[in-house]
Amino acid sequence: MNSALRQGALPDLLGYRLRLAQQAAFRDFAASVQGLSPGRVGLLILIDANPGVTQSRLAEAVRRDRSTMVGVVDQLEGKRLVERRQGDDRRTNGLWLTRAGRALLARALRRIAQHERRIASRLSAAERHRLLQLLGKISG
Amino acid sequence: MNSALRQGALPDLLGYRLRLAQQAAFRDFAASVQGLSPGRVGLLILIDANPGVTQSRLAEAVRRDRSTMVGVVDQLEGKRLVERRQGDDRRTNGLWLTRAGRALLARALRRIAQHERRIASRLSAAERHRLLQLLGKISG
DNA sequence: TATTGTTATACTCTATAACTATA
DNA sequence: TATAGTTATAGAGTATAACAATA
Repeated sequence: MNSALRQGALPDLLGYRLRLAQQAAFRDFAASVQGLSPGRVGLLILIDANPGVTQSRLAEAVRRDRSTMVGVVDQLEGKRLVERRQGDDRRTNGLWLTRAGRALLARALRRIAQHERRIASRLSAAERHRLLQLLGKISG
Repeated sequence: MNSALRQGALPDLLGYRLRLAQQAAFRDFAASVQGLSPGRVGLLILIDANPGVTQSRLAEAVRRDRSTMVGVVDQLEGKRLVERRQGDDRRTNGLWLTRAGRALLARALRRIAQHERRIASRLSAAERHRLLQLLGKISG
C-alpha cells in the first residue's frame, strides 16, 4: 500500500513548505476559473485596476520578459477579454478589458472568493491575518 | 519612471501571496545549487531518505505522472547522481544515490541552509516557527 | 487483470536574440 | 541612442495514450 515516504530534510525548509502550500492552494483552482490559469486571472485583475497599462509595464509587474507578454496578450485578446489600443506614444499598446473581460472577471472574482474561503477554512481569521503578514515579510 | 501598478483585488488573496512568497524564496535559489532546480534537489533528498524507492512511488510523492519521472531519473542518472537497480519485483527500478550524488547532496544542503537563513532573516525564530505551522495547516 | 517502466507526442510557460517603428 | 512591441527559436517541465514485461 501507501506508507508515506520519509521526507528527509525537506519539512523544515521554508522554501519547500511555501511550495507545498502554494501547490495545495492552486490544485483545484487552476481548472476552475473560466478556463483561465491563476496567472491569467491575475493579469485581468491588474489590467482592470490599471486601465491602459502597457504590455511592458504589465510584464515588469509580474516579472516576465516583455516578449513573453506578447503571446499572453494575444491569447487574452483572442478570447475577446482584452483589447490593445495604440497609445499616444505610438510605440506602446495600452491594454483594456473588454465588456466580456469585465464580465468574466466579475464571475472569476466570485469563484476566487469561494476558493479563498476554502483554503482559509482551516485558519481562524486571526491566523489568516497573521499568515498574510508573515508572507509579506518574506516577499517584501 | 516606475510608479507601481495598482494591485486590485490581489493583495488580500492567500493563494496569490503564497505564490509571491514562493517566487521570492526561489528567485536566487534556482540557479544556485549545483545547477539543479529546487525540485531536483528535493528528489535527491527523498531518494537519500528512502534508498531503493521505486520511480512510481517517488512520482506519487511529488504528485507527478510516472512517465514524467522517467526523463527526470534519466537526467539524474546521466549526471551520475542516481542509479537504477532492478528490484526483486523485476518490473521495478529501485533508486539509489551514488557516492557522487551523496557528495553533491551534502554540498547542496549547506547551500540550502544558507539560503534558508537568508529568506528567514526577516523573521524572528518565533515568527519562522509560526509561519511553518500556519503553512502546514493549509497544505495538510 | 493490474502494475511498472517506457516511448512517442504534444502542450504550456518561459527566455534570448534580433528586427521594426518610434521616440 | 533607447524603448515598445514583435518574431523566431529553444528549453524546461509536464501530461496522455499506448506498449512490453512482469506480477
